[in-house]
Amino acid sequence: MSFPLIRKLENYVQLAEAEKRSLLQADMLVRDVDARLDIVREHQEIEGATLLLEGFACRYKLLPDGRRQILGYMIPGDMCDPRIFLLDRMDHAIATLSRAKIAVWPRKAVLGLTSIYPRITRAFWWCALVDEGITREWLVSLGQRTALERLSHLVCELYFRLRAIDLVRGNSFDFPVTQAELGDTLGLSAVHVNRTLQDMRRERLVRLMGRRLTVLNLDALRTIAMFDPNYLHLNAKSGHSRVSSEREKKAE
Amino acid sequence: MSFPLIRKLENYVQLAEAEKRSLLQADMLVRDVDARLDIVREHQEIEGATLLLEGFACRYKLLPDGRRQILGYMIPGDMCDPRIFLLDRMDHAIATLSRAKIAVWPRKAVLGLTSIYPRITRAFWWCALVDEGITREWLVSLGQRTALERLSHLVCELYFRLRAIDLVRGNSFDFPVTQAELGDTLGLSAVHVNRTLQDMRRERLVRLMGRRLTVLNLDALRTIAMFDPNYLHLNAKSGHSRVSSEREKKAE
DNA sequence: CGACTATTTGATAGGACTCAACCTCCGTGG
DNA sequence: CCACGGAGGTTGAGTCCTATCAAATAGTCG
Repeated sequence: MSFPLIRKLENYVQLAEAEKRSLLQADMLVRDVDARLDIVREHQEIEGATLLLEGFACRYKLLPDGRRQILGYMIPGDMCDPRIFLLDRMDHAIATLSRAKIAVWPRKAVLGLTSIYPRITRAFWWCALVDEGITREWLVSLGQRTALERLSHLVCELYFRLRAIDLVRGNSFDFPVTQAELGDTLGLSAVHVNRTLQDMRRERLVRLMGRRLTVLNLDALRTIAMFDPNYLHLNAKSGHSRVSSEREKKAE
Repeated sequence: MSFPLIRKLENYVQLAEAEKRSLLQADMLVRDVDARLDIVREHQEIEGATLLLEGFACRYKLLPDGRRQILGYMIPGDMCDPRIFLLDRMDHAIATLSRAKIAVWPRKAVLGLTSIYPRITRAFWWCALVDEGITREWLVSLGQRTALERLSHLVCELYFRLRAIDLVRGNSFDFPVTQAELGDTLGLSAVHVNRTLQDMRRERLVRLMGRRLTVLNLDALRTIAMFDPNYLHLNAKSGHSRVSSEREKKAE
């Protein structure tokens, strides 16, 4: 159930069996949600942590005139807000991008768990730090990178993040995001996303069909995007340096 | 000395006299730094908190080819990293924009203080949350707003942040940032910043001369930028709702 | 098979960039 | 005290990347 969370946390700290068990047995309310629905609304009060178990979601903000900026993607194992400890209200919203399974985790249960296991608290803070790092890197993308570079960077980021929770099969992963949503993510129009994507296919960088994305040439993508996975802080504590190796088995 | 820090923290929590005193007497190493120098470097190990006492600084990231994105401005009272508690290495750099006075605060001293005064810890976390909110709002700017909107938004943000630490005199404040730096901040070329600034002067929105910026029409700026100060989380705890009132005395 | 929703394509427009020159302000030093 | 040099600001011209608008095509789902 909360396996992706554990897989993710283990990128940051080494968890003891007891800790994993209590995460697995945590008192959560699991719920299925359709695609394109708000999970957490702006200004909403926070009564607990929301955990994404399956599917994709995104943080976003709307401008009064309807323009939307997506602030980050959430993948299984991500918490909507690891800072329930002190935040009172959301200053942005969260919506599903695909059909998803979420768990609502009452504040009390979280606080209980984290007071028993400081290592879990530590791991949660790490998650928050990584999220921040991602946001900063997106700022670099929107501020400095061209359309091609932005798309390439995003693909690299998702590839690494999804691989860290074992959601990459061969070189491909589910990618239930429309081109319009990519536009709102990268600060581009949907039309231009489409054309850039076509360039990338033509250059044999990626294949994208039926909500599934295949990375055909990771090295080229990394070069184009000037992608440095350091900001994801993967393999921080656990030692298995998945991130550093370039060459990958290419079966699909 | 650390007055701006206290003024800032008091936006978030009510501090007791003893807490203020120990902040004032904190064991810090104060140092003057010239403009345009790195305070904290990327990948650098963190041995303590660095506090900005006077002047402006910025967080930034460089791309291998030299492009630079500024990730946020730091003003007096801001901490370079309120998360010394767990972060080991920086994933971005910090440099001064003007001549500045900084205080280096040894990790041990910070940890000592925060273990005695949980309210101070809480305030530090708030600062981190606000920083994140600012970064997210910048993402919205770079992704969705036009040049004019971005500049207007930035001016509004600085106006509110500086006012919260009493650094706005009348409607004007020190603004030691070059147009090239504004470009790196807003994802625009220096030339285009220049032209947009001229438009803003022509429209009597701001005046900018000799490193000093005067806000001539805050309401118009807010409208143009679609600025909603909510993300700054000012007046969160302390009650004095400085943020909500639109109309301001206009003396200079 | 409709009725959407998403993707693709074409044509045109515009915001922002680049390059290059010129101007202005200052601090330094002769 | 004025000349020089450099940094920052301003202008002009031309270009390019990306947006817009519109319409056609392809997918998806009941």
